[in-house]
Amino acid sequence: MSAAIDDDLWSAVGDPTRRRMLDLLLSDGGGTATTLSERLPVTRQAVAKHLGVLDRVGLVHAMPAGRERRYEVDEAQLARAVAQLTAVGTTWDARLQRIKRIAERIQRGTADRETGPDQP
Amino acid sequence: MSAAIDDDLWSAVGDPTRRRMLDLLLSDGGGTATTLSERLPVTRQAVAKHLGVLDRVGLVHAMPAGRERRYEVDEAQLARAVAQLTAVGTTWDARLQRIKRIAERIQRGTADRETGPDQP
DNA sequence: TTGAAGCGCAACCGATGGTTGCACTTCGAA
DNA sequence: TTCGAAGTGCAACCATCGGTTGCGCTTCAA
Repeated sequence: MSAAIDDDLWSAVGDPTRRRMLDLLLSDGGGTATTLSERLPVTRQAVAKHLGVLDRVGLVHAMPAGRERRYEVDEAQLARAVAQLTAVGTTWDARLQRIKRIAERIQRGTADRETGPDQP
Repeated sequence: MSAAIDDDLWSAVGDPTRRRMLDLLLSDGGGTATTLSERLPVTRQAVAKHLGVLDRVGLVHAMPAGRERRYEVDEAQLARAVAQLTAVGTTWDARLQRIKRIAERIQRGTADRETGPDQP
């Protein structure tokens, strides 16, 4: 029961281009599909699709202004995504350390059955 | 310069099915395509493809034994992936906190130009 | 008023996650 | 020894997705 993950949020952040877009939006304090595409190796349409994905999961919000359509990062939602990343990381970390401990104990000679690695 | 990410490793871990597979392999201490597919909502062939991806990036290793083909997690490589997850998380966390500080400073009245959020 | 800047929609292409179907090894029990 | 079942791999097929090009629409400014 460790991976109760919001797959939509994760996969939105899973794409490398979308991660770079979030980086740019954070450091520039917002941007449009056109300005982002100028700083990325993809076309404006590709950026627009990604912005649609990020908007759909709530990681960014669109603010229409005249003929422009400016996007800004939703800080709360991004914080949620960050929390999920670190949660999965710490879960795996804990399991890896537990495995390490068991391996050490076995190698030290105390090799009584430690074959049930599901009940800490 | 914050996101120097090994995209292969990340995207291997980005797929939700592959994350669940890693979870199962960790808690069970290894498994085959067949045993994994019994505990996942996908077919054995889909699992086999995912295992191929995970093997290609070094997150798991195959150990043929008779007619079985057992897979085990490479702990060192998974630790690398975990490190990348938390690295991206902490980067975004730092930026979000910086934005928060700036917003607070502006709202407190010290509204001299804080519009260049790229040089800490 | 006219041209360009910005955007959205649609069609198309390659990679990928998923499926079904089939042939091949390998083990164990008649 | 043989034969069936378990386990695997390969191939074809489909839907989705990231990406592209092309076109038409609005909006601003010279």
